[in-house]
Amino acid sequence: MANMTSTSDEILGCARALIVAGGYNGFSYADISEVVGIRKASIHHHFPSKVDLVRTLVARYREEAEAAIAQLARQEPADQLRAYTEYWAACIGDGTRPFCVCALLASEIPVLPPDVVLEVRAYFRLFSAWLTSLMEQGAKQGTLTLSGTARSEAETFIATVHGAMLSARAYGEPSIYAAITRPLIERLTAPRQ
Amino acid sequence: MANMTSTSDEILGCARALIVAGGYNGFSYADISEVVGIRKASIHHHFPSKVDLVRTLVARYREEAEAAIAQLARQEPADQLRAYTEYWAACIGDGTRPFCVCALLASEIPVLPPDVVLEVRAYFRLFSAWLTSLMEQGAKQGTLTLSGTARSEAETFIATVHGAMLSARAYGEPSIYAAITRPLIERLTAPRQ
DNA sequence: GACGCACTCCCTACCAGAAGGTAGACAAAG
DNA sequence: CTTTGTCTACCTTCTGGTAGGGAGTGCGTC
Repeated sequence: MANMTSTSDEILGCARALIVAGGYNGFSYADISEVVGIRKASIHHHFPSKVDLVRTLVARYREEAEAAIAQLARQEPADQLRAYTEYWAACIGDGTRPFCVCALLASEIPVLPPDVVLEVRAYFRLFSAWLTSLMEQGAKQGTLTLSGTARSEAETFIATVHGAMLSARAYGEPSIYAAITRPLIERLTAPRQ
Repeated sequence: MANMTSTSDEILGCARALIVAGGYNGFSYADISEVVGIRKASIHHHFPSKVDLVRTLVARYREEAEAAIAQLARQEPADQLRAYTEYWAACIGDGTRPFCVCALLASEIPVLPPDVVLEVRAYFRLFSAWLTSLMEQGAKQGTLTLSGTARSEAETFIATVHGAMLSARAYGEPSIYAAITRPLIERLTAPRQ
């Protein structure tokens, strides 16, 4: 019955929420210390430097994404795309983690520690590869209608989803996210005229 | 033959570049001071607080955008869309200001001073209104082919462009921006089947 | 079972530097 | 003789990070 999450998990979870709110330079060890109820120095015990913390966080984030992708593998490509956009619709709708950690960090790449940049890049490559293969599958099956190459359609998909998150935040209106992603899916699943 | 730009303009220009690189919390008065060749305290003379500086910067940025939009008003809707995406293609391609200031700031909204948030929101509303009216015009003329409402198509357009900027930065490949925005324009300008 | 020993985790106390910002002096310009 | 723009000097708070101590835990050895 003890607390199931270890302290280091709590730190990571807290840092994740703080990054989602304001990026790499938008939080400090002191912020985490307040939320987790632990002293600053104790955080350094788990993650010697801020770079260690964020690198670990992004690496784990990517692993979770990989696991989620694997979980979806048995569904139809169109359903996988829907599952992905609906996952974020839920996150944005209820206010828990209303932004992708890696999308936010990517926007700050020029001032990010190189180690963190590497992890963020790996996340983008992962999604690019996954979506490209989905597009290829869907096109072969005839369940997805592509306008260009699978790769190009995949990149457009990622970009639109990230842009939709940004617009939802910019307007302060979560509904704008679905208003952008729904037509995106419809366009891909519409039968060819 | 004196330096045409006033010091305060230089400060604004420098701050803009720094925000584009790393967001609101990614730069300091000391950074500006180094680039402009002036002491920190002198910057405070022009902009008493960081909020003043960034609020002014974003307000001016929006005014410039408004002027640019007005300049384009006589062209065809499709050409205006092209002009907009190509402007950013050039900025991203040559490395000068490879990101929209307001797109970057929007991602940090939860930790931004409220005054700045107001300005950023105004920028997004400006573009939303402009693009919506372009979509309406184009649809009426038959020069643009919309899949949904003009508003929905406009929001998709903004989101995709911002997402394309993000992906270009994430991959470290400027070309990805054009790879995403070119099909976006083609889809809108294609004749209805 | 008692001892010593390493290990984990958290603590207090501290540090140097950077953050945003202020006070007041000085010089040039109108 | 005020206004404008810059300076030096300084302040407070926050920043990421370090040193070292102490409590608890597990483990092999006598």
